[in-house]
Amino acid sequence: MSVQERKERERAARERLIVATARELAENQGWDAVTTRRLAERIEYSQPVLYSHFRGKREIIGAVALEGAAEMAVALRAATAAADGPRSRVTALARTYLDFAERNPAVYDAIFRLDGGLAFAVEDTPEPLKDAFAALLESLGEVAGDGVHPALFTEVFWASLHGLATLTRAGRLPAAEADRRVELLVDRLAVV
Amino acid sequence: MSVQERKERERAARERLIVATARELAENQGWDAVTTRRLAERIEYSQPVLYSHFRGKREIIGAVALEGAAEMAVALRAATAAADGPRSRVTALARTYLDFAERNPAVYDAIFRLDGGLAFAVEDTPEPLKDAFAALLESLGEVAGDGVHPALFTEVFWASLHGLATLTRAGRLPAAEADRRVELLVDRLAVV
DNA sequence: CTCACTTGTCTAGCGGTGCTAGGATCGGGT
DNA sequence: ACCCGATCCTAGCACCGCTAGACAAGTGAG
Repeated sequence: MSVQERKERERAARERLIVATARELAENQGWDAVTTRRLAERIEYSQPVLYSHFRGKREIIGAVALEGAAEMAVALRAATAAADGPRSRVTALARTYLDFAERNPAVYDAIFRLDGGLAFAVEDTPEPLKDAFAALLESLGEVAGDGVHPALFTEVFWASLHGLATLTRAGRLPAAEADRRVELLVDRLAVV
Repeated sequence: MSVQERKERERAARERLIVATARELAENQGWDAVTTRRLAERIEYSQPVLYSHFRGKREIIGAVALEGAAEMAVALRAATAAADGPRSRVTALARTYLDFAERNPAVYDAIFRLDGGLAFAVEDTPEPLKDAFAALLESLGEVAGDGVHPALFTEVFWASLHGLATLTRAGRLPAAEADRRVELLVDRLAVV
């Protein structure tokens, strides 16, 4: 059965190549530039090959989203682990979140803005997404304040960060005062 | 010159028809369904007519955005004018904002999510957009707290509302606890 | 009242999109 | 050595935003 195993390995490698190429293309030229034709050309296969791995473009976005969510969770945990005390953990968390969104705009969009066909906030939400939320919850839960449900607080804080991230990048907010906005947000929302 | 005036009137009416039709179509079937072909068919003219009014689809989105921003400003001012005291004004503002986003998702997207070719947060930002921000500023400025620039506070509060609005509608946040999130946000951010 | 001309509109088409049917080709098992 | 199934590609569908160029209708001059 070694032949079949080799084929499966090669197939898995090609699938990773598709996701990585889609991500790179999206990051360099935006998701609009990620067309099935261009993607197929980059991986040096024909279009229909993409459809033997994914149902369609939306699922490719979803795959990039899952990969990105896992990375984001790692980044958030690394940042908070390096900080002392609840307050500085929250600040580090917020900065890291916004930094991730700014450095990986296409991946961020795949996770939080585009339709990747993923389920959110329900039973069968994919693990990486649940875990990214868990990473937020770990640090934010400890500054929710008395009588406030940690998950609810996390949702509000997360939504605020998301708003800052998207409005800033869309040019709706001037980039200049970004740091002062984060400071204000943490000051007011977190109970330390 | 009465003939020319009549033509200009008719032309202006047709332009309003285009914008209204685009908005209706977007609200009913989403912006993806707003194609130049479908739009042209609805207004009972051929495609090129659209391009004699707007440079392209993006400008049509922009026109819907401006119309929507003006309506939003009216709604926000009406809600805050009917409330007594800074605290209840802010609550009314937040609820009205989120309500507007939920009831007019396509218009909200045109204003804050899609690219309508509009300039934001700069000198030549169109008046309706500046005015919508001004409407936010009027009520939020009075709860910014000492030493905090009202505009900066408004930006942060607005971003939070935007995050709640978009994440909720994208299914990233469960719709169930929406009111409690608003309550928490106002409680923490506003200084009364 | 006729005629040239401007103005407005439409038909047809370009290059692109996501996606798929059906034929060719290649490699493994017998 | 051959058959057969898995794998891949060519070609094409219907749609997209946008535009060139033909055509008709209404205008003002003679």
